[in-house]
Amino acid sequence: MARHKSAKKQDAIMQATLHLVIEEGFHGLSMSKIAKKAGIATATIYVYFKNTGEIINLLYLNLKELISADIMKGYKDTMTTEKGFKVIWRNYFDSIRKYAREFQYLEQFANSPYITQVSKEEGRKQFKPFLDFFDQAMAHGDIKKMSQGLVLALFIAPMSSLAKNINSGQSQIDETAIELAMHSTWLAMKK
Amino acid sequence: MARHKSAKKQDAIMQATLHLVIEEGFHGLSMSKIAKKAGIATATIYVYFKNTGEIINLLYLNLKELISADIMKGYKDTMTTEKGFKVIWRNYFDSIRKYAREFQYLEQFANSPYITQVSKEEGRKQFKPFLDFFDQAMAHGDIKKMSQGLVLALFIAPMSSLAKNINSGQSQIDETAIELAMHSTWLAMKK
Amino acid sequence: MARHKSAKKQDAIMQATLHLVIEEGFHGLSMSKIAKKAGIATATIYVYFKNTGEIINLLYLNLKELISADIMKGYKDTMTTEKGFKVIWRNYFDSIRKYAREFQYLEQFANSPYITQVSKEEGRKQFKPFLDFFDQAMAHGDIKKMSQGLVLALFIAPMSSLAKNINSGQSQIDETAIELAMHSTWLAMKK
Amino acid sequence: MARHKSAKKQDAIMQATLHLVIEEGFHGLSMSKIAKKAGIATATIYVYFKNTGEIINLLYLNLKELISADIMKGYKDTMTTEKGFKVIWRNYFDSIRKYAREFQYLEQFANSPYITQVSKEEGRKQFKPFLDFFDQAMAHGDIKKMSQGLVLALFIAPMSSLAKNINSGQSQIDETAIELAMHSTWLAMKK
DNA sequence: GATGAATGAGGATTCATTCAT
DNA sequence: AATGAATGAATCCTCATTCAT
Repeated sequence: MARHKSAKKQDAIMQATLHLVIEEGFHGLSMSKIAKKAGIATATIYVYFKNTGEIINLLYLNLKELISADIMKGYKDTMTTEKGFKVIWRNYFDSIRKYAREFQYLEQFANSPYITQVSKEEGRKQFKPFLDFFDQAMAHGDIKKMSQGLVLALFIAPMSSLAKNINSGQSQIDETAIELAMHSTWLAMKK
Repeated sequence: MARHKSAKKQDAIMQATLHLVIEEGFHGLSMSKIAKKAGIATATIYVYFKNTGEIINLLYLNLKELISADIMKGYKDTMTTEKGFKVIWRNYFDSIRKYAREFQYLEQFANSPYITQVSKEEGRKQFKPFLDFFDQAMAHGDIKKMSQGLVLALFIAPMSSLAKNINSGQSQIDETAIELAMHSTWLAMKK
Repeated sequence: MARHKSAKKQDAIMQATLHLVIEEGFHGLSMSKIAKKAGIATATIYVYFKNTGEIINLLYLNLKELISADIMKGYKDTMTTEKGFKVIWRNYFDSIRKYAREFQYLEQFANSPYITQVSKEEGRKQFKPFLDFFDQAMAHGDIKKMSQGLVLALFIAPMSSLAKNINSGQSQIDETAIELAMHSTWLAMKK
Repeated sequence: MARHKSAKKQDAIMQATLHLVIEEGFHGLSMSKIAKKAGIATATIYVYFKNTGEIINLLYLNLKELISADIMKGYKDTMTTEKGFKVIWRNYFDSIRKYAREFQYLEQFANSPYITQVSKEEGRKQFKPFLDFFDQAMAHGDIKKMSQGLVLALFIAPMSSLAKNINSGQSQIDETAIELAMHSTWLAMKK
């Protein structure tokens, strides 16, 4: 029998890709840079991936999964809607702070030519538990009836903006501001 | 006397760049494509610009200026804060809808490795009238005291998210949702 | 005891090579394609052959042997020269028609850089019975004295050209033309 | 104004290609080898040609033209058919002897994956005067009625085989053999 | 000023071959 | 024996930039 494909090596390739995209954007990405950073030969990458797009899309899905799990952590559907709302808001906010670099990657990916239809759909699927929470809250009459687009606009957009602002060092970490943002969002969305 | 550099040609180069980035993203951009689209020779670009980065950054500043002017259109400082707030919100919202492609460029640019420190600061400067409005409103006690980061998070982020959502065709144009979003923002920010 | 090299597998490799060369020419040939077609691992090929050239040359010799045998089939040296001449002409002609793909390979091989001096000589050796026929016929005074080069030019070239023309579908199968070609050749060569 | 494309350089590229194909076959051909042999940078080739195929096909057509002109040289349609036949036979034979290397290229080209439909047809077109001669001779009743495939088989194949044999040094130049071959062909084809 | 030609550097990908199991 | 993994070298081609006119 021959040597086995090492999960370690596949991981090294994706980690190298993640770091490079964060450091230099998708524009500067190249197979030879990935290989050098991963400590392997360029041709070895092709043992694990069919082409550049495959690395980038798989990395996207892995990160999306990692983060999706994080967002619903500790949430129970026995909680009141307001309690659940705040748990999820905090999780999401903390996740962006904790996975700052991974979120940077996700954002760059969305604006890259590499994104495939499959990845888009797969990525959306992993967001289902999050969207389900709002659907149920609307069904229960705890939250105003609104489209998914408006959920994104009212819930995610301001939170994400604030978290990224803090990440970039442009704002100080200010617990009052965070509470204000979270509370404003709840007021904006609750019935 | 020698021929002069023509502003017309410089403009053609930037317009070509804008269209290309919108159509194919920064990834597919190349000097030869810009030249072909602008109807000139590749080498001629170097008469007007030092390198790729210079085109991209100047285009960024031009667009930023165009849009900044739009945002404060019709606003008078004799208006009440609430009236001014709503005029600016609408202007901004309509601007993203109207200059959808230009905003796309701006977004791609912000995530590209081309952006220079100078551009960042220059771009921020053009936003001064917009930020001044909030500073004054806070000074007058009409709006809660908050950092610039929070202004971005509460005012721009949800509005921008909604506008882009409509632009991308994912949501229907829904005047109720727009009013809801604008009103929620006012509630969140007013004292 | 260790497993033995299997003649079956060696054959599968050569068959795969033959088919690939016929389908895509020497240009598209690669070890990985051969392996895939033969249903084995690339590295396994190196158990049976030293390198690409060895496969190609051995295949050449195998085909040459196959065809050489065919050409003299049914010929007896008790026949008259004219009878022998016509038997061999027909055999050869039918062989090109029957082994169209194999002849294609032989031709491509002759124009490739893979051909070795050893293969050339070995290949010529297998043609000996064919050339012996003409040597004897000249010795008996039934055929004009001529060099081997002229035998090739007058006997093989027109017949081969006609057969390949029919194979390629450019000409219809036309028994009269075949008879004409064979008869003309006999007239040209007989004393 | 900028530098002009030099016909010289385009020619150098095609000459380099011709030599390389003759020396190492199509298999060994590569852009970098062509560039080195032509004394220019690899990228410069792309100023003159779109891709490898374009070089190879243009070279084919150039050689085909060169040779086609040669074949009908000195032929007048006032000649008797037999006289014309022999003039053309000799021209063709001498041409293969004189342009030995170019014919080698033509042959390799026909068995390469580069050949395009356009080239095939264009190449055939240049052979028209040659084929016209036989059509007329048949119409006049001087030559047996036969298909183009049989013209190739009876006229070109033996002559070409003989010429190449001499070129390869396998046979001595033997005027008697040449006359014999030419005469046999005439006997085979005349009515 | 304008531009076509020229090019070194670098891109993705494939390949023949060797290595470790 | 059999084979999957690993890789250096090579392939085609594109690009930003400079040069010569």
